[in-house]
Amino acid sequence: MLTVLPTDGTITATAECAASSIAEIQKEEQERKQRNERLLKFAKTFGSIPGVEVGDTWSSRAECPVHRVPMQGIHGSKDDGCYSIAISNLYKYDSDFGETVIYTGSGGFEHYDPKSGKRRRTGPQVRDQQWSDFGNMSLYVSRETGNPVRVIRSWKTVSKYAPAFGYRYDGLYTVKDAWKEQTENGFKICRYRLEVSKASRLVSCPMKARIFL
Amino acid sequence: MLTVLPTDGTITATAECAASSIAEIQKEEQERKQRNERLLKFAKTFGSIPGVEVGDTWSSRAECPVHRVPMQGIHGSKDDGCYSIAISNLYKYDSDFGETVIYTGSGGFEHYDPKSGKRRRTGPQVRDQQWSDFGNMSLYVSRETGNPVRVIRSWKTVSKYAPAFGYRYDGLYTVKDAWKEQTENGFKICRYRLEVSKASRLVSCPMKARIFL
DNA sequence: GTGGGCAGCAGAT
DNA sequence: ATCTGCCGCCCAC
Repeated sequence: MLTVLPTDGTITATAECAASSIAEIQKEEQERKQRNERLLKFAKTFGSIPGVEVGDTWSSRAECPVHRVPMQGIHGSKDDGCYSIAISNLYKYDSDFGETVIYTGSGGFEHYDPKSGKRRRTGPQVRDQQWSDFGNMSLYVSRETGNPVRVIRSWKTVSKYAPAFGYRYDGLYTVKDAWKEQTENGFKICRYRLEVSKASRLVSCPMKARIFL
Repeated sequence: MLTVLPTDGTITATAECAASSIAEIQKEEQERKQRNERLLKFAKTFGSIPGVEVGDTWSSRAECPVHRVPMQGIHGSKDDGCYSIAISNLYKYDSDFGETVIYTGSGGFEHYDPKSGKRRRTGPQVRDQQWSDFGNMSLYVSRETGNPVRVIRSWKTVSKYAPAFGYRYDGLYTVKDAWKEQTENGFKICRYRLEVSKASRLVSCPMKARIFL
């Protein structure tokens, strides 16, 4: 009674799904869309996210409202700067001192194996990293503006400040320095020194986010 | 006063972050981990997810609790069968009749361009699809077991049953048929016919999920 | 609108 | 522990 089963792929609405409820559904869908656009706008702002505290942890990147890009380490735009970064264990040039982090830019590594044509988890560096890469540029801009950068740490981080599980919001950091450096293989990488911001340290007990458990 | 700023990378907990609160944090982290494991177990069950209704829509795949894989179309295991699928617009062999769906297996398409070494959104078929692919196998097994498969439709679906926005849970379907077919390019693909299950149609108003808005 | 690059994720071995 | 494939997502042009 809910539907007339279509034989030709056509769906015929019945009494229960009359015009009024269709309008309702359209309205709901519209509201969801607007709500989403508001949330997305939040993701593209600097500083803390309302309702999220330093130390909050989620089981996957997808659930984490602090760093709203699915696979990238850097979320930012080359014009406005960097909103957030994820510290994980892809780039061996990272150094994690807790309140100070040396972070590596993106690009220049060969993720695709030309022989097999497959994507690799990690690969050799084959090009210089460039400031023109929008991720690298966004952190460079943040050094100029001084805007805070949200930092999450992955459980995969090779450092004693890594969470035991999931992805943890570790508060706001500031990009203090940005430079290029030549690695032992002769290619250049972008590097950044970030330091936890005073503002972030004054909120609740930031150490709970950084103590090795 | 919250921490002693480390010069050697060592964090020293101070009075505010004493042993008792560290134990608390460990406990919290443990609880989060257990909660997550429960949720993951939920994702690997057949049938509807508690609290999710047919027609519910989310703005991104990541937020959708019904299909808990980030990029794959099929979530399943080759032993237990398929938990859920996503209908989108990657495979041109899909046919969407609303209550009946012809779905294509995965694999066999060349997503990597050997010339540029880059990943492509879509590519030519270069191999037969195989039942041994765990995604394809899982749907094959579901045809045997008759277990329900959760279906979400993407806004990218090329069909009048696509949602106007986001990813929509369209209820439970059953795999009625599974076969291999040769495409015009000479390679074989796995195909499946899924039909909406009676059980799903009796819950709320399933039509609201399938009416073209 | 189109395309490139990517600090994920689950299942399998 | 490691590997592979993948019906995404964002930002830039």
